[in-house]
Amino acid sequence: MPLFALVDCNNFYVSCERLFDPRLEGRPVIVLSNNDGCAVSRSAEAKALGIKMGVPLFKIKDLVNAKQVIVRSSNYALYGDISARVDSVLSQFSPRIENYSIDESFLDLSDLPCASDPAALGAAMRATVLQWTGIPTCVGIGPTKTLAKLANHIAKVNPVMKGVCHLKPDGLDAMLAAVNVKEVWGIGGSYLARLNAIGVQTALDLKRLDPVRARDLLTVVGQRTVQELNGIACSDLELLPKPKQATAVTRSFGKPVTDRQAMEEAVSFYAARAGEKLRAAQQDCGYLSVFIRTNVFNKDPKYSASRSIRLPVPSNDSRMLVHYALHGLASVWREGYRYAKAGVILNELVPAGTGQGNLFQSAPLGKSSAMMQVMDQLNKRMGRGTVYQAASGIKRDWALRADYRSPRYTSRWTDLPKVKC
DNA sequence: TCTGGGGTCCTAGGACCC
DNA sequence: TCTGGGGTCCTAGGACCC
Repeated sequence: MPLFALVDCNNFYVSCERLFDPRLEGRPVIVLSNNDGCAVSRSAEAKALGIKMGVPLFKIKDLVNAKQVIVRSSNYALYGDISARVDSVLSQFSPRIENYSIDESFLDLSDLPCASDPAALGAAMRATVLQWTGIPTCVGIGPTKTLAKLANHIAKVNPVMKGVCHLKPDGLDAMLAAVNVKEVWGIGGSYLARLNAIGVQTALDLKRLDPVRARDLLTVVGQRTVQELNGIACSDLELLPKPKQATAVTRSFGKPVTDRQAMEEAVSFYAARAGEKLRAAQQDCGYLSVFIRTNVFNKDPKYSASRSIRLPVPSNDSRMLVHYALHGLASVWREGYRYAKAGVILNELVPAGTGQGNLFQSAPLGKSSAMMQVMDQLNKRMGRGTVYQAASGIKRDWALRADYRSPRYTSRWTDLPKVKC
């Protein structure tokens, strides 16, 4: 009988900030998205104040001031490092582990001798992760990944479960009847509306939906969800991370960009950064897209456009990527708009050096890989951005905001915590 | 004034083939 | 008057996730 566990870190970014600043314990704390835009992680105290997931900071400014909510910019270098520590603790419990996201991992508990009492095993995992990393978690256990996710949700919202929920066949339906269908993994806003329209309100209603009807309504994705709720596994663990199919660097600007030169700098910067990511993953890309758009929320005149370009040969050379990104930009640029965001997306990724060549254009940049290697090494040793192409600009008026950032405690020598004694 | 970023998967529809 | 059928490949766009 298959058995999966989902271990999910509680308000992960806030928990990471608390590790290094115990003054945040017991206080309302939020961590902001890039550009200090929205609240993306909230402590229990912040949730109790009614701060919703994803709410823009400017809309809760008064509440933040009145209740002395502590605000942090996001610090992904720190969170990534802590996430790896949590994963390494969990992998001691089961060798079959999928690191699903920065704060969640699936574990395969099937055939584990110590899984005769799954709830006790879950409690042991929680306690060990907390003791060894300082990060609080919840554990959901069930016969499919979808049910393990749902069990995790139940563990999170019901304090009596003490952070662990094992969904067993008997009593399952009663548990599902108490959960809104929107909490089911794979049911987002659009699917929710379609389900509600035919009277499906709870997770149990969805479990009992005819799979063919589910397919008509929600494509094969919804059909699989229904089957997983019925204990039929449609999704196995992905033990080895698959090579990425796409990589993107997109950013909102710290303030609107109206000037073409500034936009060219930003797009160059993103393309060069995307090249770094490709080289780190030892991949080339064959297809590049660039997009620019105005603010989608305010009353500024709207404009949004993108252009995709096939590279003559797959490449990860930043100069090549910058060249084509600027080419794409030239074809979508319109004067007179207040641009809020731009990005470069790379598709058709292949292992570096294995892509289909081009009879007429094999190595247009000569010793490009040696040059990129030197740049990458300098930036690794001296810090990101030590050397870059001049096309990416020097002043960078458009750079994003991070007014409340904590130090990169575990990933920058200059940011190591100092101890006075 | 101020609203994130980076992914995956699926489908419809057009282009093209014989 | 009356103009096929079946297949693949590609891409854009929509849905979802954290």
